[in-house]
Order: sequence, then structure tokens, then C-alpha cells
Amino acid sequence: MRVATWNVNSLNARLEPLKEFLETRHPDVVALQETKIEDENFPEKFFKGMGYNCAFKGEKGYNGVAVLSRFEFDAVEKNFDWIENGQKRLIMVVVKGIKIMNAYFPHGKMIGSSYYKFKLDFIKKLGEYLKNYVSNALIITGDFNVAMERKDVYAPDIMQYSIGFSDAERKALKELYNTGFVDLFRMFNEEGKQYTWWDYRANSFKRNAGMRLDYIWATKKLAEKCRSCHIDKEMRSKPKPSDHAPIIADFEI
DNA sequence: ATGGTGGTAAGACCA
Repeated sequence: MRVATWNVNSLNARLEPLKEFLETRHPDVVALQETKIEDENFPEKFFKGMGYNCAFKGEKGYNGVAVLSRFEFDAVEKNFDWIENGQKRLIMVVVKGIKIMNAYFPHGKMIGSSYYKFKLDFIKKLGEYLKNYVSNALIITGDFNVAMERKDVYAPDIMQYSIGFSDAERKALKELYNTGFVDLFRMFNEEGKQYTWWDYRANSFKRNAGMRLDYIWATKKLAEKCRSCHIDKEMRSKPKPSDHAPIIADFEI
């Protein structure tokens, strides 16, 4: 079973690259973030035609999450208003007996801002919710908007004072992680300078000035069945890319 | 590299 995640930065703008991704990578389940599309306009038939069932929750212009799956959904849960405060950031599905939480964490804007406090609160509440399920087969994936370690950012000494790598954000994410997850990418690759996001500006991709903000985490027993996990950097190098690269994980399931 | 680019939507806002 192949699971992927990708912040597409607008589904409409990324339909062609996403089509190519599905046709060449053959994922079974794909978690998408920043779809920026309301449910009535979601191109469900387009994906159905490619063999994917769709679960989605979106809004116009901002946020929005979706899951594409070759397997039937055993369940779809969208009611996380107490965590996301009306923003469309969380959708959870069950496929093949595995719970998959697809999350688009808040950006936080500026350290100390109300957006920042909302981000920290979001991570805390999400952790409290997922704690109930960590003894089972559970995946949390998506754009977490926080880099975990110094080697996950291109300039750690400077960036510890900027959004996405501040102490409080890293601490909050570490607490969520320590409830019982394994970072699948780090199971196979301990090297630094392995990023999932590069700013569109300032030639960041060519300079590899990026951050590792996107993850696929699995609970421990499920992680033991993971055979590979890599960042699909090629999708970031193509024309009209998202600013994020997909991540792909393969399970012996 | 404190400026840059890109998406949405029609002037800013968000990332």
C-alpha cells in the first residue's frame, strides 16, 4: 500500500501536475492540503475517472483538505470544528482498517500573534484527540508547518526566531510526536538538508533553502510495516509547481 | 538575500 501527501497550493492550479503524479507514482491513498476549493466545485468525477474515491472538505481561497483513495472509505470524519475553529484543515478517513488523519496545520504568521497562539492551540488539541487512537493503526500526515530539528531547516540559527521553527512550535509538535508516532521519512534517512517546502521567492529551490514541514507519521506497529519513505523532489522541479513536494511511503500491507 | 513569487480574486490577503 502506497500512501502519499502533498500540499498542492490550489487544486485547480495543480490538476495537471497531480494527474501526472497519480499516473506515474501510482499511490493508493493521497492526502492533499490547501485545495482552496469549496465542496460543490471539487472535481470528484475527474478523480473517479482515474480510479480514486474522494473525501474532501474545502473552502474558497484558503485551506481545504482532501483524500483520494483507490480503496473504499470505511469511514470519513470531518467534524473537527473544536480544533480548527471553522477553518477547513482536518479530515480523517479509514481505509483497510487504518485511520488516516490528513492535517493542514495553521501557518501562524508571526511569533506571538493571535494566529501563532491559534497554531499552538491547534497542535495541542489535535494531540489530545489523537491520543485516544495511538494504540491502533493510525497515520497522521500533511503539512504541519513546523520543522522538527535543526537539520530540517536551511539556517537554524536565524530561523529559531521565525515562524515554523520557534521553540514553542517545536515543543508542541514534539509533544504530539511523543504520544506514539514514528516519522517515516526519518526511519530511512537521517541526513539533513532534506526539505519538503521551498519558498517561491528568492530562488529558494535552486539554493535548496527549504524546510521540512510535511510528514507522514505512523503509530509504532504500523511503522514496522513501512518499507520506504521518500520526498518526491522531482515534482517541485517541474513547471508550475506547488511550493511543497509530495512525500511517498510504501507499506507491506 | 528583509526582497523577492504565486494563488485567489479583482484590491488585498495569505503563504
